[in-house]
Formats: sequence, C-alpha cells, structure tokens
Amino acid sequence: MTELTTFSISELAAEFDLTTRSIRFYEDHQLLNPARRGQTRIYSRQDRVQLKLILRGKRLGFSLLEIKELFDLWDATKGGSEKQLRLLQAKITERKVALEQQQQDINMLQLELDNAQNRCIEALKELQK
Amino acid sequence: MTELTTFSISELAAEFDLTTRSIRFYEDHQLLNPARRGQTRIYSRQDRVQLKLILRGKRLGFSLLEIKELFDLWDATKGGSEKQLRLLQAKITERKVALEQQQQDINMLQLELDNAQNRCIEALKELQK
DNA sequence: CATTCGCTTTACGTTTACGTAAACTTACCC
DNA sequence: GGGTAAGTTTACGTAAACGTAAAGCGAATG
Repeated sequence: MTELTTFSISELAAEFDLTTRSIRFYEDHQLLNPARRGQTRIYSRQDRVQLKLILRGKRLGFSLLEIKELFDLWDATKGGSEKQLRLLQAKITERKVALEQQQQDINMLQLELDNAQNRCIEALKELQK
Repeated sequence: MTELTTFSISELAAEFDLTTRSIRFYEDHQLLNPARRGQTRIYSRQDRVQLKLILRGKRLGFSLLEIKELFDLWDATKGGSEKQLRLLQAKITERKVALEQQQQDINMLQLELDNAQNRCIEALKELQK
C-alpha cells in the first residue's frame, strides 16, 4: 500500500496551474524548501501544503515577503523567547485586523456587485420591450 | 450653509494616506477624472467616492487594470446593448465567484491565525513556569 | 548510441505601481 | 512685489513577481 507521498515540480505546477519557474522562484525566496535527489527537487506533502498556503496568501493580496514573514513567525513559535512570542502575538493580531478589513471590503463590494447585477437585469428588461 | 463639496489633491492624499503622485497616477490610468480650475485638479465628492473604491479594490488584491475594468463595466450599464449587458453579467458573476473564494481563504487563514495565537499563548505559559 | 524528455542553473527582459527629482506655474501673504 | 507653499508636467528610477531564452545534465527509450 504505497501512497503517493512525493511530487515532482511539474506535477505541482500542473495541479496548481502555475509554471515551474514560479515554484523555483518561491524557493529562491525561501518560501519552499524541497528535498533533493541529486539536482532534482522532490516535494513532500508538507511542501505541497506550504505551496497551497502561498497561493492562498497571494489570492488575499499578500506579497511574497509578507507570506514569508508569516511562515517565519509560525516557525519562531517553537522555541521563541518571551519577547519573540509577544512580537508574534502582535503580528498575528495585526494580520487579523487586516483580514477583518478585507471581510468588510468584500461585503461592500458584494453589495455593489449585486446592485450592478440588478441594474443589469433591469436594463435587459428595458431592451425586451 | 456651504458644505465642503470639493477637495484638493493634497487633502485627499492626507485623508487616505497616500501620495499625490499615486493619485495622479490613478488619473493617468483613467481611474479618476477630476475637474480642473486652470491647471489645478479639483475633486468632487463623487471623485472621492471613486478613490475610495480604488483603494478598496487594491486592498482586495485587484490590479489597477482590473479595477478600471470594473468601473468601465459599471459605466457601460447605461446604454449598453444586450450583448454588452450579457457580457457584463458574466463578468460580475466571475467577480462574485472570486470574492467567495477570497471569503474562504480568509476564513481558513483566520483559523490558522487563531491556531497560531493559541500556540503562542501556550508557549508563553510554558515560559512562565 | 543517439536522442528525447524532464529537470537544472544562469541571466537578462517585462509589467505593475508607484518614488523621486527637476524645472515650471499659480495662489496667497505680508 | 518678493517669497513661499502648493500645485503642475516630464522623465528617469525601482522593487516585486515572474517570463523567457540559453545551455547543460541524467535517465530511459527506441
């Protein structure tokens, strides 16, 4: 019962619809850290999860640098000093505030889109006559 | 009873915490279209609303081009042909789907941030001992 | 054994969203 | 009317996030 537990770079590229160039770019900027067999990159399921997180962050408008910051903060939790941990707390809170702002933005925009849609429907009705 | 109904470029820059350069940049790319008194730009409340929308779009990770597209679509509603209107419908739906995806992303990320926060709190408790 | 296929590094090019500097009007204040 | 504060255009610079091309390695396939 051998589960598929590793991935090649092009498998991941296909699955998430991005280029291998992008994936290597993320690695260059330390957002990924796959194992190697010789020169070839081998991605674990953990690496794949990590990639998912990157893409999620991107969809939310975070820069790669900000995403890296979040990863680093997360890693720092293990064995951080009190000062580190308090800073981490602050950062997390900061993110949460930003996300709440985004929630609001989304709600507003959804209202406007609904609005536009109605206007659209009305206009179509007009044309029907 | 004279209400404050127009704004200078630096007033808006101050209010929304951006540079005048940015505001002029948006105009260059047809996201704004303020009146002029001589050379000087004069922004109406409508212009201010428009600027708000731009910033909201940006916070949601839209590019300026995408934001312009939304504006154009909105404007096209007045006096669009049926074909235009149907295309607009499709675009709006597309946007709504993307926003729902973002909602999900936000929810997931919020869970993870809560998670991280708890982990943080636990780590602090450990240090307390 | 030659080739093809996928992966690799290296490196220069491109787009987006502004920053920054220069050189110039316009408006207002004393 | 001289200065200064705020506005203007023009133009070159820059960081982020890749695209794309070149040139090479390693394995497997006919």
